[in-house]
Amino acid sequence: MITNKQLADLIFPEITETIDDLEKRYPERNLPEGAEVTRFAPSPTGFLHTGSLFTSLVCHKVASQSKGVFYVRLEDTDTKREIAGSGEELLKQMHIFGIDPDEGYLGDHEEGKYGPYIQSKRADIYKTVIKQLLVDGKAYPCFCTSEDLEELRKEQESKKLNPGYYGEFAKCRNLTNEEKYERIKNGDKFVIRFRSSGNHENKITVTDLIKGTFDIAQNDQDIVIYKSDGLPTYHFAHACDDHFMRTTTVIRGEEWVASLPIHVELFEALGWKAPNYAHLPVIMKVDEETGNKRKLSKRKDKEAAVSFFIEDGYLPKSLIMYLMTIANSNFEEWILANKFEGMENFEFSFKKMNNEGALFDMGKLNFFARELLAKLNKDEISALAYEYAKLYNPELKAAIEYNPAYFTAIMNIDREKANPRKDYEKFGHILDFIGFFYEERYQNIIKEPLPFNEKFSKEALIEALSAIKEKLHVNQDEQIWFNELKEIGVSLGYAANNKDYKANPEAYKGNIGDLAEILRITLTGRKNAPNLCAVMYVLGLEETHRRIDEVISSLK
RNA sequence: GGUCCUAUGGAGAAGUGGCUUAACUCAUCGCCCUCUCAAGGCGACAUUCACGGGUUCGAAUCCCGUUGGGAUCACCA
Repeated sequence: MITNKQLADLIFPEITETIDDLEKRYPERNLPEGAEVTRFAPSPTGFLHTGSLFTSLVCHKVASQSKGVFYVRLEDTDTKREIAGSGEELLKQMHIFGIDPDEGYLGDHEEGKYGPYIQSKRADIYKTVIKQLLVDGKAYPCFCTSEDLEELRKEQESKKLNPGYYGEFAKCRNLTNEEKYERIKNGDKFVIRFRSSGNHENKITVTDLIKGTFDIAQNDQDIVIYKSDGLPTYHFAHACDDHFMRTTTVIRGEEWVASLPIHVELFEALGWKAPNYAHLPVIMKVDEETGNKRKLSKRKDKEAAVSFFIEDGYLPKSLIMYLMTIANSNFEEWILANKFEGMENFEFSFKKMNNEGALFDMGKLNFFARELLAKLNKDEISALAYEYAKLYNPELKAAIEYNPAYFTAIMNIDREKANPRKDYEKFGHILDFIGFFYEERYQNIIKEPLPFNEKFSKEALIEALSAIKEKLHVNQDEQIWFNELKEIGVSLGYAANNKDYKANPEAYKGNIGDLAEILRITLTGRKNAPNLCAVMYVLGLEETHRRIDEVISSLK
């Protein structure tokens, strides 16, 4: 007669520690009342997803505002999907967004007393727990092949039964210990399943910090907890790790709600207190083909990868602020009232989180991005633009390096004042706005027909530009500069202001606005450009004259 | 299909039975200001809360049903 113990020893001969030993090695944390221990547990299967950044943001916030601990655990038990180096990349990207763990897997090393924080290094911990489950008869080896399972599924489908490995369908449940022992000795491949005592007809009541309290069917599936490759499945690793790492609140994506009954049963069977749960809504997007909402997809949506925002030159904080508006409905009013500052003082609450997934709103992100960029002074924005350019934008890098002071002067147009301009939302598009300041871009611009108002003849344009070249000076004082322009306009027959012009349009060639537009188009190639007086000041008189000459000769 | 969640304007949302002829923010549009573009100021934008019933003196708010949307049903996490 083979006992459970003998079977367990056969499967895990190398495991000599007990669960009690683990409890001692990972004692309850000594933290102040109310401190939350949260964790972000990504799989190293690719770069950071915007939804993951959202999750990690909430984890970080909940821990930090309660003076608790936020740690990262690498869930690398799916060896097939693993991408080398992506774990480290994940942490680097989190860091860019200001989300740094207090403990755990930190990319290049681990920190903390509750490690290892990489699941593949925790195999012995899982085995220790599973060995006990085996001894207790709460788990058993299963020899079914994927073909067996496939057949079972088909059978259940044809009978319109719930699919899965449970109850009478759990064939290996009833194998005798002798049979199991023999087959394992034989070297037969096996997994270990949890022996569920649940009944699908019965409901359990669960509480989620966001969704509230609701009923859900008990788990009755004998889920796999130990794969044939020797690593645990997510469900089991979650129970073990969050118990021994002493997590107080598990914050994860909504896709886990459905497996909550499994986790509840696992914690119960192990005799452990389950953590609190908060299941975050998924960030969505309307699918262009179907017109339906769907989860942001890394393959289809550029905004699903956090790297997109970095490479496009968004200020990381703007994405974080946007994500916070999704996280808490009262955040937006709060941050507006605080003039976009001190966001770490905002008090996050699960109650203020909507439990339906929001559509990712690029327009709103851009709003935050513009506001944040407008708040920077000329040196800050120039330095940040340069940092960005060095990494992702060679053309911008060349432009800045060509003359850093010139670039800063450009950045300073309409900036350090009460109501600064808000044209820029990201560094990636900055040259689209100010490229005309640079010779190469300017030459490309004036190759195209310039958008002069058709009511002016070539002769009128040349007359106006010649007069401006002759009489208009560069001046930092906008009032003086504009008065000069007005005088020139009046002497040429333009109305000095819009009211005069509107009252009697026949009496004038145009109004002063028209004259300004002629100059603006000449210098920038566009009808809309930053403050003209400032543009001229930054360009300098010599360059202004050169551009006027160039346009005049092209008109001829 | 089973199970769970969910439904307020273009988007995010406030709202927890009378204070709502539904806050606030983004977007959009209009006007003012103005050398342009912005910024700023002012204003418009859901007679109605998916639909249908019910409870109530009274419902966006409570109940039931219908419909729509989302999540999930692996030796993936």
